[in-house]
Amino acid sequence: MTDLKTSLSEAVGSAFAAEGVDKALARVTASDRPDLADFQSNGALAAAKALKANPRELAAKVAERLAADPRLSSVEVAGPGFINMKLSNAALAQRAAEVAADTELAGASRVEPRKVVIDYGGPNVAKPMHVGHLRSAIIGESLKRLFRLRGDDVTGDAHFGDWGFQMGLLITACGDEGLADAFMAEGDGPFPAETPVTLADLDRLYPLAAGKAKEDPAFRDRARKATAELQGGRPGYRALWQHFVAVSREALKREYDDLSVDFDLWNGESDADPLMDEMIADLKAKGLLVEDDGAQVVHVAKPGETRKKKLADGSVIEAPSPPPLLVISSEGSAMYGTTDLATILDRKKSIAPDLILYVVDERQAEHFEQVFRAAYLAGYAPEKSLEHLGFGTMNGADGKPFKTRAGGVLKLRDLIDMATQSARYAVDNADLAGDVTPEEREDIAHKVAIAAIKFADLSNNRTTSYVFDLDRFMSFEGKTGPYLLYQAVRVKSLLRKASEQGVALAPIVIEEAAERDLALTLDAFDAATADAYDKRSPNLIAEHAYRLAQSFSKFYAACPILVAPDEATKGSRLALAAATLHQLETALRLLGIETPERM
RNA sequence: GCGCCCUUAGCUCAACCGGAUAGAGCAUCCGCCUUCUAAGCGGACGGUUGCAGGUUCGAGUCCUGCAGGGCGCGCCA
Repeated sequence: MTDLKTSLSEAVGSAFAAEGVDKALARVTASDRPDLADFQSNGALAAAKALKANPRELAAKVAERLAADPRLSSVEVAGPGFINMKLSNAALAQRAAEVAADTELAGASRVEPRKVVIDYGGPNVAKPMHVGHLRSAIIGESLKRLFRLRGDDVTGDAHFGDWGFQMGLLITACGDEGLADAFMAEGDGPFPAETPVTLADLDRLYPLAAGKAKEDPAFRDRARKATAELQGGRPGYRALWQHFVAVSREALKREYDDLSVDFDLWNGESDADPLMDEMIADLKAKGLLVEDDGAQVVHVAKPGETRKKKLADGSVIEAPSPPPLLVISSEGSAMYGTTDLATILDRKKSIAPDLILYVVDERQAEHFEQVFRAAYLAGYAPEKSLEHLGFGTMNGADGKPFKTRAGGVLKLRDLIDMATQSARYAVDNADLAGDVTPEEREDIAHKVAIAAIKFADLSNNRTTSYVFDLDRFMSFEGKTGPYLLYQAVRVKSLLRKASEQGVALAPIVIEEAAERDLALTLDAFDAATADAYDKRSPNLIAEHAYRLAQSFSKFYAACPILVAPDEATKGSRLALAAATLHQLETALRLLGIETPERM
């Protein structure tokens, strides 16, 4: 399956080659001036620059060769040497028919399959998710779906935070409250298979313990000791920890479920732990691990890569940049970079991925730079196979990271509830048919809420921060999730009616301006998915989905379908509508958004 | 102090490898429902792309400087 842009690029490329010009320059793009053309090539400008030729003359020669192409209804040279191309209606109709027939990809295309791991989500045991977890989940899920659609073998890994100091805190707090006496005994057990704690216990205990650790050094030291004993393998602690992990994971899965986010792997930091000793020995053997100020580090800066650094005493020195990766602290414990590095080694052994994508907050960019460089130096991953896909924060109206009115962190659960409530209100006030059951109503409200949140997030550029404004996101007008659902639902309703009336699909014929525009938009899905894939930017999919919905809406207003004058026109327009729905739902699915049957 | 990122219409955001007249949505104003979901469609208004230089036939895009904002800077993750 080839989109028009690509096949025209080939045609222009041949014409370029015939004129003795590098055909790689013959890139065709959608026209900047839809009033003049459908597609354009600016290649003559670049080529003329290289050859010191006259761009208009070159463009004219190329245009002359292209004029014979039956797909093109007009080829013109404009401005300093743009080649403007307009497609024939027949060629557009043929391409639209291709997209319509593509039940699998809706007009998108595949790549050579690679093994890809996407590391996203990053939830923690016993810590309820908050809005800070939202972007990683939404963006990561979307990329996972996009990479899968394009043909890659993708593993989504939640990278569960199950191994740090917070585990020691929980164990200690549990013990103090007498909740898990059976697990406190030393020795090999056996220990109860039933969990001694509920989710409610964990929700309550963690903030309690974290607060206590700050005020009470004795408690903190006991928690540290418990952490060390857990990691050292004390059976009772391990058994209790397993219960924490299981209880938390079930709760987190439900929450991710609500967001239509799911993971193939729930590997945690603990899974990298068994590789730690081996990895450290390996780093030592390779001479990468060196002593520095009491700690063991890996130097990752190349010679000459330095930055100025001001020391505490006020003197300024040249320090390596990026700074060394701290592998073992002066106290002898592993750091989070150590875990990340061991996880790369683990993935190499178990999956051998061609690419690992980390969907993590932009603020950790330098950390990942350090880890990646260390991994390359140690040979744990092929050069350039590790990518940190940073993203900006979700901010409040004041432009600062989102907080509740009380100033606290907003729980993800509460955010979803807020949005669902707002959607419920809108659905209740909509003019829905009377036979909608309360269950369907609730399902619609939920889908609308998730669409609103996700589309708002994914329509923003991944790397920048954005302002969270629920009222704006929930609006059914404009560039929002609910608007897109509305458009999809409108087509579904139309298709139902057509089926009732026995209207049959017919070959696609392109006549009207709105039909041309819709066909061109359907064609552009391939480029949108390819660009989104190359740049790891779901907002390009969001952009396309919106453009498609708009194109359809114009078509819907301008070209009556069920009341068209003849059966051939009805069938053609119906086929365009069906193709639109399929592509729109495909695009929305790539964003992790599901459409209801009606709303 | 050093480094990275950002600054585009009143507001929220786009802009494909440097190309034509910088695009959407919201808000404001004007039209369009006896016809397939008007949660829609059409139109109008709105810009010295933070500022000053430079490279180029051509700069929102590349380079330098400045201003304003955000983030990061070894023993937390």
